[in-house]
Amino acid sequence: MSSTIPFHETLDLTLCGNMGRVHRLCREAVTLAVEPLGLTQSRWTAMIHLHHLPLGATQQALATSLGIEMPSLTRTIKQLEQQNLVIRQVDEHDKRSKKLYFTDEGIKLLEHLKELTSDIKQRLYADLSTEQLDGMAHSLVQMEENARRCIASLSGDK
Amino acid sequence: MSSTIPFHETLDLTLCGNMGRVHRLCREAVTLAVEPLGLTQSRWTAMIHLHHLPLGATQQALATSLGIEMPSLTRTIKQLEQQNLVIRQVDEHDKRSKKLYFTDEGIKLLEHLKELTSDIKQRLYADLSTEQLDGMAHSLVQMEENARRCIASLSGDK
DNA sequence: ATTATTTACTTAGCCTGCTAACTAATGCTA
DNA sequence: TAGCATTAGTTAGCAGGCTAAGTAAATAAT
Repeated sequence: MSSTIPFHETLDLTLCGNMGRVHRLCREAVTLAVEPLGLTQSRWTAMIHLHHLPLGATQQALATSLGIEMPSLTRTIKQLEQQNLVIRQVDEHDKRSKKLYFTDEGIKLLEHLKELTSDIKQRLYADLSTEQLDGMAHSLVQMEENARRCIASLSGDK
Repeated sequence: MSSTIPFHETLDLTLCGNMGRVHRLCREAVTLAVEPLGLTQSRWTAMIHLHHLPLGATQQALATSLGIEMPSLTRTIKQLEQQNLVIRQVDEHDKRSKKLYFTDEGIKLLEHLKELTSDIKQRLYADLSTEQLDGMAHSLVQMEENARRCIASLSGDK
């Protein structure tokens, strides 16, 4: 079985493309599952990550948790605020930053969100052992480190 | 070591987000490495995949190889054609489809491309064993199948 | 043989990542 | 204290996925 995908092929950058495709498919599956809530991919992702952070997290903290840049998050937060799911509140101790809080409506939606995603999570990881998932998680961490090193050395910040 | 990332966390859809991030970082690294050629990510990816297909592959065949939809590819092909790297030629046996060929210039660029990517491939996969990479490739295949099944059942095409 | 369905491709436009360039607040340094 | 560098957030606009809808050619069905 492990010879059906030869090593040299993963070396030819197709592994990278596969990750992108699987990522798109997984997030589409989840987005379909939570469709009744009227959330796009970036919005449900932000809701879940914010839920995992301590109360009153800043946008910067959320962006770091999501692994995206600030401008990408700014747009999503604005949409969530317009949907009345979160609010932005200037931090009195550091007036540059804004703390994020769920509205009551946001908290309610989050409950729905958790219900609707619990099924799909099982199904996305079906037939994958704990070892496989752990292995994948660790390989991803290693690859991320490798990629960041490459980018750093190639973009002149030596 | 394998307990630093708890299983329940990978189950909370962060694994999915991690794939997306690693994918973006890897392709950025490669794009930086091939910068002298003036190619964006979608363009060098298409060049490499087309190179792996039999001569005169159709756009549909290339889209399937890339794992993207036709409209996404159409844009990229148009750009490659404008850069005079590939040409589109209507198939006389099936006038709906167009066959793709490299121009002489395209073939020359492809050689450069292969040179420039050989280094970075090693570095992206550094410190990852053959077993890890194979394991990852197989996990991805499984997850892709799972995701497609989810999408099919959720979007009404039973 | 005519009509209906499928297929390859295109166009238009959405979603969400990104960088570059800006403002305002903070913190460091001379 | 004045001035400079850094940091949080924003805006503008690009890149590359996507779906929806349209055209033309090929195939299936009646």
